[in-house]
Amino acid sequence: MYVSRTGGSAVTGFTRTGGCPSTDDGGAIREVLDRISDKWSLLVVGALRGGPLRFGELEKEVTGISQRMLTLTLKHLVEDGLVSRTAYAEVPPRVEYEVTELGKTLVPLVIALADWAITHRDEINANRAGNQH
Amino acid sequence: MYVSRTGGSAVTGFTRTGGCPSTDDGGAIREVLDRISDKWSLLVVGALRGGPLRFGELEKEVTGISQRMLTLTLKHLVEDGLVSRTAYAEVPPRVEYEVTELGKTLVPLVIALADWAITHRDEINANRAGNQH
DNA sequence: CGGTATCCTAGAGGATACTG
DNA sequence: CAGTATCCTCTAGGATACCG
Repeated sequence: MYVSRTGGSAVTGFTRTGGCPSTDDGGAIREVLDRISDKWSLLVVGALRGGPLRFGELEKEVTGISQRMLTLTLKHLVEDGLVSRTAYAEVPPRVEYEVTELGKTLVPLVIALADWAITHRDEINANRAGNQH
Repeated sequence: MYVSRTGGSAVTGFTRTGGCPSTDDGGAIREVLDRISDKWSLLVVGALRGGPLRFGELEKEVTGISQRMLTLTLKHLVEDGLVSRTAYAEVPPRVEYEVTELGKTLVPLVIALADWAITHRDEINANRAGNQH
């Protein structure tokens, strides 16, 4: 899956462009966005893009996340079926997290967003600095 | 701009894939994400993808948003340079909001996200319903 | 019409301590 | 190591009322 360049989107969920109802009100976007646009979910999914990671590895990868938030975020992602959890019966315990097939469909978007953030970060910061009165 | 399909991203900001430091710590993503991943920003940008809209039109387009939140969200988007504000000296007053050139670079991603949300909404909801104990 | 100005509350999320 | 369990703070965001 890749992003259409500006013009060719089939369904957007937004209620415009010729009044096309698109089978769906914009509620779907809000619904999914509410799950994904928290402080950490996208970062965690992004961290898992290269393959499975252990809890501790994720903690280092996702800089600044607290143990509690990592636990909660992972729990939600697992519930939503975006990430799978595999616990190995060893001592010390080992638990690996990995994006599911569904999760993999989101990864390119996360990467695109990350690229966008890095590319335009300076410009945004400059605007911020300039526009504040 | 379009999203690379799974493999070809130049910079991601995530600190992996051969330990490539990517000129930048992951802080950029968090920084930009913190601005954009609030409850309404992406919805507002998405609503503006088809051209300029007035305040009142946005209020209808972005279902569920309060007047206060629309005001604040627009103010932030304008500050960041993603959206421009044009006030016409008429009575009754007319104010139009429009995505800037910078904002336009974000629009495809918002559309992609919206498409993803709509496409996978049911699957996510099914997982949610199934995984809760 | 397009906003401000206040007030108020739920819950996101941090810090710390403890556990199988 | 990979989590729970508590406690506590802070602020995003809703409701309501008013204004140029």
